[in-house]
Amino acid sequence: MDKKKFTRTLVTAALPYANGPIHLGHLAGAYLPADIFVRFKRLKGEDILFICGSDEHGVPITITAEKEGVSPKVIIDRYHEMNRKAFEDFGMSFDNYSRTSLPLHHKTAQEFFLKYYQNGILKQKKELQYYDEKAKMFLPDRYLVGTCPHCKSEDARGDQCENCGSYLNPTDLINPKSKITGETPILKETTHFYFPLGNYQERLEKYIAEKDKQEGWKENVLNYCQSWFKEGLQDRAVTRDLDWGVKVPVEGFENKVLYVWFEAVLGYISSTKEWAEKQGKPEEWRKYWQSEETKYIAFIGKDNVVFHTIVFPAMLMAWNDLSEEKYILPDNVPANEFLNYEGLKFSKSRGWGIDLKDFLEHFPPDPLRYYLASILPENRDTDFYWRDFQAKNNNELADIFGNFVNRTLTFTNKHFNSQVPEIKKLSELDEELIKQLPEFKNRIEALYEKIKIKDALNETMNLARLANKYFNDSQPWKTIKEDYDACATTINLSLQLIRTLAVLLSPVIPFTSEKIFKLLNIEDEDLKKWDGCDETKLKAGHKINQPEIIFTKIDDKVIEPYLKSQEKTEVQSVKNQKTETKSNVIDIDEFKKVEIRVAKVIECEAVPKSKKLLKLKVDLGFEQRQVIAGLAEFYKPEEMIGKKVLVVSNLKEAKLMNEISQGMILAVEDENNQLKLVTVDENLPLGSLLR
RNA sequence: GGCGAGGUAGCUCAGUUGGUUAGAGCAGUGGAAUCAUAAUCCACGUGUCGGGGGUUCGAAUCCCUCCCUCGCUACCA
Repeated sequence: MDKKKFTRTLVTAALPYANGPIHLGHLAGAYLPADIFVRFKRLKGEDILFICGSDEHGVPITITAEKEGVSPKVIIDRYHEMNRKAFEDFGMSFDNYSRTSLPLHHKTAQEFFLKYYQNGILKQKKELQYYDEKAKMFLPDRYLVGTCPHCKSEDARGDQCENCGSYLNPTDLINPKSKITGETPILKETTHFYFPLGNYQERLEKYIAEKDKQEGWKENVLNYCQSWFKEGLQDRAVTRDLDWGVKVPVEGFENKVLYVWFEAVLGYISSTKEWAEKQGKPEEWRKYWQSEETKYIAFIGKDNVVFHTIVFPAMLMAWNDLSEEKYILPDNVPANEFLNYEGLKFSKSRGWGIDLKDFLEHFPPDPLRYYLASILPENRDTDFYWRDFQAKNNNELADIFGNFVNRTLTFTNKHFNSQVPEIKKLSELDEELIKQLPEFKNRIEALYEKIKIKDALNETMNLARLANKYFNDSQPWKTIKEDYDACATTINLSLQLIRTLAVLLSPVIPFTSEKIFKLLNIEDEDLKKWDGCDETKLKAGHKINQPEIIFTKIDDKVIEPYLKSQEKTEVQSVKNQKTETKSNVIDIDEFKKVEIRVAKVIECEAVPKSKKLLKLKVDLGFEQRQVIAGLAEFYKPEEMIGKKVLVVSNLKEAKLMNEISQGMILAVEDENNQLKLVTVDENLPLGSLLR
């Protein structure tokens, strides 16, 4: 295996977007597993660099700024600092936490862009885009408001209607207005650069297959990639008409910036450069990005897979084709699924979930780290439950691990004058325990190496359980009266076990491990390292400190406010609605909402390029409407003309294949899945309402 | 509608190159013990492995089909 050639590791964690606070879902997706992995590697004394930073460009930030009437800088400064601090309090051990608004990052991103531009990699395409003549700027989708063609809601955005949830193109909007000036924008031609992702598809597929073979990629990640490849990679625009961002360094394009997806991933590189500068060795970053001896692991959540397995590698390939300085590509992208909150998705707009910052105001970081690590969505979506958090903290951290530490230290304090007693003889039980330590260490190590963090933690806790069993079975409270030497051995080994557990658990609960080292009066850094943590290194006679409780239990009263606040949230009511609609029974009022009328088809043609759709004009007596119906497989257009049909006349308007549909024609499906029109008595007048 | 993932114990989740009586933690029941944060240790599971069908000596695992959840996507209206 060529695995052995790696002499150092580069780890990046997805750059959090500086438009809001970090919440627990983010932690479980990318940051905590990355941090645990990195801490483990550092404990082993390996050369590893851990890079992150804030992603500070893009339209959502400018929108937030507009809303608050401040500059985007105010927004990014706020959230960059808030998240940096929250990460620090949570124990994230980044070597560098940078931000993409730094000049260094702008320079790096422009360098990449220019390399592509000057070598003819990028395509230019002209397109029409809304332009605000008063503000003298092109309007991003989100800066457009207008009437939704589907639900007639008047404040739909250019990209999506929040009222009905449908995705829109800016040109779909009826009566579009600029969000900035309120003026009606005009369509104006603009030119954008595109990155030809499709040109790299074959190499990307090969690259992923190869890395998977070497590193064993996660199945979910491979599946996401497969589905992108299957659809075929498309050109992606790399520029936007915006003010806020990295300027396009080309004459005539001064008013455009690089699209965030293009420059944000490069933030990993610029953050590494910043780190190198801080070290006083400005070229040191190359050791991590441009050396075949470096293994690169990118921790992300599943929403980021395409950028890290396809877009970013393609960009680096393109660069490497043109330069002597060649970048390494991600060797592994261990993306997690999502963490939900009490059974539902985290949702900022609905106020569902809890921010890291708020959490840490009420609880210390280690119980959260422990709990999240034990429920990481490594294979599928998982849930954060307050009850479960409380249970794991109380039953596992406090009762199993905390109590073992406490009972041992207290015993040592009481019977051995706070000194590590001497081992004079070993019982079978003692020997068995000593034998098991390296076995546990090796199993846990192997799991961490495979980034199976949940399993590693579980195995570590098994050792804590074993520790309690050993203590129980040895009965030192009895032997202290009957067999002093046996008791001394039990306590000696129990103290050794505490050190072993403190080391093994330190990637997950670093603050507590440090506290335990203090209780054990361990200052020698060698005794805090991974290697040798399975050996009995505490010397007889070593003085330890007074015992302290290392984990406090969480009382019901502390949890209750969180449980109660859920009941009131909007999301909960959405869930209730959902379950209600599941039942098929509706009451008469609901039915009365539906207006069904008799109509006559007066025109009908097939919708071009469509298999199923017919475009009809129907006469409702009082008005004529266009309806799009999925009947093309069952009726020819000419058959339809003149037929009297039933039409739902108060249905939300919808757009299908760019055609407006203002109603629904009723049809039934027969036993062969064929649709048949519902026919009506010829004598009924047009517009008659079904009762 | 299409594609992908998931549906395993009361709860949270492991487990598929097909192989004895399907696992862990938590919760629950009973017991032991009393050094310790009323902590610990031991014992205890009739689970239709989402439903149905098939392949096989043998299926949680492979195939078909249906139902439900989630994600992406689309020409439901």
